[in-house]
Amino acid sequence: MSWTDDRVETLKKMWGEGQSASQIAKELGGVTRNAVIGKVHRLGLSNRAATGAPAPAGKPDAKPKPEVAAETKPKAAAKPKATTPEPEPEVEVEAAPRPVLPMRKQIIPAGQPLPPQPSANEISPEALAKVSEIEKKAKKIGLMELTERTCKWPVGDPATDDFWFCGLPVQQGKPYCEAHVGVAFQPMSARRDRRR
DNA sequence: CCCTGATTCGC
DNA sequence: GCGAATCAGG
Repeated sequence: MSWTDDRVETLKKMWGEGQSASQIAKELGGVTRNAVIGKVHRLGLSNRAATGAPAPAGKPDAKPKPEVAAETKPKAAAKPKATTPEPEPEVEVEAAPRPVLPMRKQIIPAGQPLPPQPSANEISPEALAKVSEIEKKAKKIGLMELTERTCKWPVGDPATDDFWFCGLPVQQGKPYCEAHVGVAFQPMSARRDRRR
């Protein structure tokens, strides 16, 4: 596959919409996310919400090429300092490059108008709602189907045959899917007035 | 372990 | 220019 004009167009569009490289790659087909990322860089439209590697950490090998970060200097300010020919030190204070909207994933499934908001304590109603919702689409797997990466959240009464495990993809590391992690790991505090 | 993007470098 | 391999972070 080659980067035809309209493929590049799709790439630009999706990248602009905040789609991840892998999503774009899947959409385009015939390319990997690496290819997409590589292309994105070559096209110059890289920075977005940099995740993971904002700082070029020292690689175990590679020439320390003096990278010139010719960034746009939005012009700090006109210093009234006139009688001081002092060489101004490098002003590398981040120049907040966020003139654009933080839009990220504009395509919302249309169900939850707002993202869950970490309220004070309690088992956030949002979390519970989320759970009851995902339980609908839970895979309802049996004990035998549990693996290291299936949500092990039990549902129902083990004494009845109406018992199953969520089975959805776990949240990295945890034993539960995202929704269940939400109710499983409480911020603690709900009722800490033990002294009463 | 899953994901993300960033970078390098042989092709 | 391309993108796999690798790196680095969540």
